[in-house]
Amino acid sequence: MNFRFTKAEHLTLKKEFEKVFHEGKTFKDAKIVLYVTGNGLQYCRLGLVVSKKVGNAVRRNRAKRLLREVYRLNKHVLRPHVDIIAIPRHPFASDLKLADVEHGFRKLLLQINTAFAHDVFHQ
RNA sequence: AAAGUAGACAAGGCGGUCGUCGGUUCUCACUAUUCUUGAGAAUAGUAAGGAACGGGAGGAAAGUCCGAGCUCCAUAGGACGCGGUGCUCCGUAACGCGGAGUCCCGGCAACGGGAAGGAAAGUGCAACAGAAAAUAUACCGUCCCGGUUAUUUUAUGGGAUAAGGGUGAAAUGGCGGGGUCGUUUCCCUGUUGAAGACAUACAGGAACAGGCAUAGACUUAAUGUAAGAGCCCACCGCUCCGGUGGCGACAUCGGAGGCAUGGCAAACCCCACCGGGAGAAAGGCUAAAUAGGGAGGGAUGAAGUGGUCCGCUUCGUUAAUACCUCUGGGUAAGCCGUUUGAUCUCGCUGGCAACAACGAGACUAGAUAAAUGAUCGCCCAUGACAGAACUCGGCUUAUUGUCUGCUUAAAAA
RNA sequence: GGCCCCAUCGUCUAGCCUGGUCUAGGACAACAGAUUUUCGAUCUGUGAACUGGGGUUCAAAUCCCCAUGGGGUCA
Repeated sequence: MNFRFTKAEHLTLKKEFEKVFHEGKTFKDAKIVLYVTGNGLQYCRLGLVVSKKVGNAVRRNRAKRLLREVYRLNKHVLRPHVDIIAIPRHPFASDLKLADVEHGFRKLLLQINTAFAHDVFHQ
């Protein structure tokens, strides 16, 4: 199983971010919000947006690292090829462990699978 | 021991697994060139990928408060304006920083703090209270005189006086001593000084009323009136002069002056020194994109230039389908800048020190939607504040722990 | 990342440049009372603030320094 997370799997351009925000569907739980849209590529991509309300630079870095790690370890669950933007919600405690985030994130990924089942059929 | 004070150091460690960003080497793929009959080999380059090796946040990376490098605009030039700094000497590329000192303030002390030039160039300000707030002032008080009255006192008129009073943040140097060892009356004797009148001090004798000092400002002489309290002495401050020590800030000693020059300059200001502007989203190159759209301009021109003027540079020269500027729209991707530098470590020399010179060695993050993470085990015992974004030197702020030096008056034990 | 600005009652603001009875003024809102059968409107009254620390000064909301919080801007 591939646990790598290469450069190509990052969302980078401003255009791509705007497209996901505009056209994407949202999936939420208490800690995270995901914007998701199909991308027409052979793989999935992840972008991160962290508000200043989350905390200082150290806390924001910590939040990004946790989300990146969670995605890396669980992206094999995803079957459709989509672009995802993950946004940690405001009270995102800095002492969260990976396992605390992972459970909710997995659930959201399964929701995405059902929502985009049509696309998978086409691929 | 406790309290205080100054400084130094560290910033969890080791191992396993999965991952991330640069670097070096190898590999794979492709392209070009050369060799070769061909297969193939060698060299060079490159998008994405793989493997190995080695590296990957801080003492504050923070705030952006100062100072510089670097880039563009003149090689950053002149005048005015504006802003900053402000004890002395030294250090530094530079600084508003640092070191060593001076003076003042705080503290028992160790030690800490100080934007610490000029108020006898000018302008301005000081609420309330107070007689008066800056050319000092006469409210109370004190003294003298006039006048009234038989006389005295009070009241009243004139003059003198800053020793005393109350107000205030501040009242025109400060604080003491003597003259005068509580006051008054009166006389005698002796000594002392003196030309004398007489005065003072001391000693002895006589009388009086008041008081127990947190008191007391007047005294002396006199017919008239006049004199002194700044009269004498000492100390501190101040001003001036001179000597000595120190590169200097300043210190110290001596003399003269009776005190002139109150405070605020983080009020304007004056003096001295410093400062051109913009900032890596600087700036350069390549690619991509669009309608050459609208408005304006012309040698007394436009722009660069963001304080103003001069100067400088670039463009442009007789007339518009060109050029320049502004505005609107469009593109918004990549590379360089970008990590070797006033660098770091060690040694030695000079210097009280900050620091500098010399020698040897080291290469120590370089991302760009943005890299250090996750998880497991063990140990110390539970790890605070906190994340590089062109680069340095400082300052300031946040904050955990360990160690070392120094100080401790009074009170208590 | 750079550059710049702001902070006064619950809200919007005046005062700051030129320091003093500032015990900080005004409007809206709040509360209480009056009026009204009641509400509203009106009238009267009350409470409520200088972002924090340090400095200069006799005296600081005001002048200076440091911090905290908030906001704007750029290619």
